[in-house]
Amino acid sequence: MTIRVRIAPSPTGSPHVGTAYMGLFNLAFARHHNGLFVLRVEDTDQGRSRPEYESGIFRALQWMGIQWDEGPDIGGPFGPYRQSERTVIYREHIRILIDKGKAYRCFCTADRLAEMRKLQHQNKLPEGYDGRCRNLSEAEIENHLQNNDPFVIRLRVPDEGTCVINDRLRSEIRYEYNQIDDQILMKSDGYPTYHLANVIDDHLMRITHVIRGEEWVPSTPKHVLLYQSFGWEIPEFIHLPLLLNPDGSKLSKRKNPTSIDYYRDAGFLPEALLNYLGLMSYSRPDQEEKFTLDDFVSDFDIDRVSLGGSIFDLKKLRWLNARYLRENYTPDQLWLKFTGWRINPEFLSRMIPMMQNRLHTLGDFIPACSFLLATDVSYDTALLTGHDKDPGEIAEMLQTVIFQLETLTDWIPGNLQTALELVAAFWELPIRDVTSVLFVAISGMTVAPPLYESMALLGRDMTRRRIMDSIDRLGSVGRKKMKKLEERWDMWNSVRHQTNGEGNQP
RNA sequence: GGUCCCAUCGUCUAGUGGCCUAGGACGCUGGCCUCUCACGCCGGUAACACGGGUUCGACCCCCGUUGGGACCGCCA
Repeated sequence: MTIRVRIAPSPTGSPHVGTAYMGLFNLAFARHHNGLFVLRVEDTDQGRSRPEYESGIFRALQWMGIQWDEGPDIGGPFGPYRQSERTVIYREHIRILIDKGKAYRCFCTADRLAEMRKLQHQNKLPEGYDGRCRNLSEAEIENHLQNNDPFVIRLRVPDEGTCVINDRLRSEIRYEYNQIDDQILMKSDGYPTYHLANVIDDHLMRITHVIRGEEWVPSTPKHVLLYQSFGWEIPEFIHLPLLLNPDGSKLSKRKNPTSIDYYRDAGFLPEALLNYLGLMSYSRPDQEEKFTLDDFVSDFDIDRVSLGGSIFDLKKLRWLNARYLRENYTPDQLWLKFTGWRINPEFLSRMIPMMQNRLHTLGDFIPACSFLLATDVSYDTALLTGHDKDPGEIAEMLQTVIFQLETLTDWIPGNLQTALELVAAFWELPIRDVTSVLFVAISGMTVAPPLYESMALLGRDMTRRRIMDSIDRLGSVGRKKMKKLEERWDMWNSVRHQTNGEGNQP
């Protein structure tokens, strides 16, 4: 039987290094065993999925040299490979589950569920669905259906018994069914949840090995139950350890740059990044630390992965990248790398209009806008606060800039301006007080080319990183303060939306 | 809080009962090379979380403790 593996990214944001990490290990496993590697897009979250995120993920993975054998863009024998195009399949299958009594309709409202959770939390009871709609009579169901009451479909998890998961790297993992929630399989919008779609697709796409992050272990019993309910063969599960922040928590963009685009824009080479990922929780038999994808594949052995999570260490990545830079390229070849990056007519010509009026000589150009071509920017932290401002307050202000920037779909100067105006309004400050800080955070200088254009050109992930860096310089925003700030921010925004009506988002 | 996973230098890791007075790499650091810097070379720093077993013998096996993490959404 051909080995078939897959990665299943969700197009809800910037391309994540974790996706590339899983991609690398899946790809290596497939290639090493002469198998096939599938890319499937899990876009069942109608609210958050966007086509531009999907193409961004494709581009980023390809940039890194992670190439799939079947996927939405190239097709394959088991398509479509985009879950939003498979809704009919899910509906057919959920029907089977309901007929078998393995799943049931639940008419509980989101409000009731929230209330229920709150109570459970207060009374320190285990949280989970209380099963109110588990045993509705035919008549009751009929009645709800007649009324067009919205409903979801839940998995009927047995009241007793043990689920044994065979994980290749961890031997047997056991879960008692009585502590597993009746998972929602189909949302009220008719779309499947991850759990349902994932199991159906993995089966239909003939996936033999599910290689995914450790974060999925707790939901695996639900998946096992689904396979059993359908009467399907269960694939082999291989849960890989997670990529971690320096503090040991799961890698997150709040604490570390996680976007592949950041690493590209910061000037890392794709092969170095890929190589570095291959060092995470893994070591080659010969202990060699620098290797090509082909090397990696040729002696790849999934049983060599170690189980502790790995902290993503920028310092070591930089060292590896430096080795590639000096060992793998002649000066001429390196020049090609520069032009493929940002030192090319296309990028530079976009810098010229914003500089023209500010030049006394041609030689003023590069020094004035070198921050657009720099990995990092260095400056005196005091420039962020001026003479009299409180570092904590400035940090919070910058944090709200990040909140607002997050909501932008199009990274263009006009939207950036609106975003900063909004932040200024929130703090009841003149826009100037916001932009003056941003100038420093972004360029490292108090005198710089136009801010919005600069941010647009720098790019979303580089901009984010620079702002995060400036917050860190100011001493960061503590957990409690962060939570409070978020609440205040959300509150202010919801009020704003009520007064302005919907659709005024920049 | 409940369930589950994990545990070797600050970080990435080697190690599958004797080869370990624990090896390599990043970082940090002393020196050499040198017009500066970088590269390169030589050296240093620093770890088996703890307590019980099992065994002639435990970093390696078992149990417990501690610590860390993940998950507990009509997100994936």
